[in-house]
Amino acid sequence: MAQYGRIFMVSSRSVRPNSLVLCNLSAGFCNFVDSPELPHWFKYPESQKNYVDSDDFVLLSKLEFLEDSGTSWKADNCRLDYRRASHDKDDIDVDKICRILKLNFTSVEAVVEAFDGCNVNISEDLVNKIFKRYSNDWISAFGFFMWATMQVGYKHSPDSYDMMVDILGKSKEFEVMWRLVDDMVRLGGLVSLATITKVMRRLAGAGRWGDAITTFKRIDSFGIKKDTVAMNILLDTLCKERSVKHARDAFMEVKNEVPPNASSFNTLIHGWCKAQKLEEARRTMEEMVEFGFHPCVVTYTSLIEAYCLEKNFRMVDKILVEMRAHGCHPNVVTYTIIMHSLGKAKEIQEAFMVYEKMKADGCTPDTSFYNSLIYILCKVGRLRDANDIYEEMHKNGITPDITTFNTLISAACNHSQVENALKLLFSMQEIYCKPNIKTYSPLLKLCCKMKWVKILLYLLGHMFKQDISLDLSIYGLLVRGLCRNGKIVQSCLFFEEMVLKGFTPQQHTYNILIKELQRMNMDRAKMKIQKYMLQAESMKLPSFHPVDKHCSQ
DNA sequence: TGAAGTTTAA
Repeated sequence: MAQYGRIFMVSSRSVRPNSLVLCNLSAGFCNFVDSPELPHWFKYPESQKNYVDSDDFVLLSKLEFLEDSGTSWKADNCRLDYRRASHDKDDIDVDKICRILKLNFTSVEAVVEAFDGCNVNISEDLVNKIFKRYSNDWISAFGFFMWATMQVGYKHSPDSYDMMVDILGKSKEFEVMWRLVDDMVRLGGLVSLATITKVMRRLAGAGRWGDAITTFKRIDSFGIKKDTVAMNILLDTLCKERSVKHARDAFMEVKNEVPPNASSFNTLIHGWCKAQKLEEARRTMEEMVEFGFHPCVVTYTSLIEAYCLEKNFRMVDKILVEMRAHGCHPNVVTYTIIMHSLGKAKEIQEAFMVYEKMKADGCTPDTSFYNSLIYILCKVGRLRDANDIYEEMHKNGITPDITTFNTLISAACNHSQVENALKLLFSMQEIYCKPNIKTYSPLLKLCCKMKWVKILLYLLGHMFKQDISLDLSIYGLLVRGLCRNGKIVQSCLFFEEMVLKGFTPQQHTYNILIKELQRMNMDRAKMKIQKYMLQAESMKLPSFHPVDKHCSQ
């Protein structure tokens, strides 16, 4: 069973001590209320009633944050226990490694040293798990990588190498990244187009478009062929990383050496369309024709998207006519774009007409189309209709995906329909659809609003088990929410954790916490929080990049 | 993510 398959245990199963159980909501288990903090449908199993009024499952018993406890406040023995260690055999080594890495090393060498004599069974799976968990912490990831490299009998797989390259690129540690790539070249057989793709993507993502282009130009030196596929990746990367102009320049420079194909042009046209430069898009289309390629659905759909962005639906219709004249038919992607932007422009009736027209055209909706439809219905408050569409998907054999669930869960939470939201979370589990941070964040928000602290911490525990890390806004929400709900200690602990993770708490969040600590006369705790805030602000120096746009899950 | 579409706030 997948790891997240254990998230919610139903009451018929055996339950570990301290586990909460979310009941089968529709089955009417709602006959007792455990605590005023809990909604009526959320209950503990009979066998767990002892735990009902204790917060043991929330925090370790020693709460050293409390005033006058006389002990030092060490992160390690006063941590949030929602991240209870896993009991799976497979995860024991992961836990062991994480325990070492928790010490927040400041150099790669220190990490390598800390692992000296560490007895774990290294496997590719283990390495990749650690990389996933530490993808925002290059020192930990690279230190562990180096240590594993030195272990006799173990060799990293090409995939692990690529992941490491990507982590270094994401952290903008380009010198270290290049040294690793050079090693890979020297060792032989490790650099692939996938490696170079990651390198170019991370360079372009950091605004080093020229370096990305140079990498492509000397791609032979890595043992990779300089062909159309590689060129298209470069063009796409430059366009997606906000520089269609660099993409055009690079194209001009290499098009005589590397023969372009229709995709090369479509990539550039899409780049211009996203940048709202329609004249340039048209010009590229002409060039495409000169090269002997016909514009296709992809080409026209890009144009349509650009006009949709301008809400110029008359031009959208004109393009539809134009494309049909060229024997080119709109497909589900084209219809999704049109319907979605009509919906966003609050033209719901028109949006529905697109749906009808699409069906009349014999074009079948897919998951993304349904997701879009569900989204625009939720946006105007038509949750019932959205749910009907969800049912329709099932009937038509179209499987919902994470976006479907996230959209519906978020809408349910916005309308305080928590039961529905949690039912959807159960359904995800049933079809092995792994939730992400966006799945949980509306639920966490609602828990804060409704003062359901226990469910809140329970959900956090499950997020942690699935390696879903919290972001700045969730940390802020938790610090404020727990503070307002009388859980000042937990609030402080989350504040500490967010600073240690490299986030700078919002001033607003900080003020709320300090005010509450003052009100409670918790002077020592207040001083600690002030110290953490200073630490966070001092880390905001230019060279420090806690999280960039690629860091989200 | 990777030639086009879907989640994102008061």
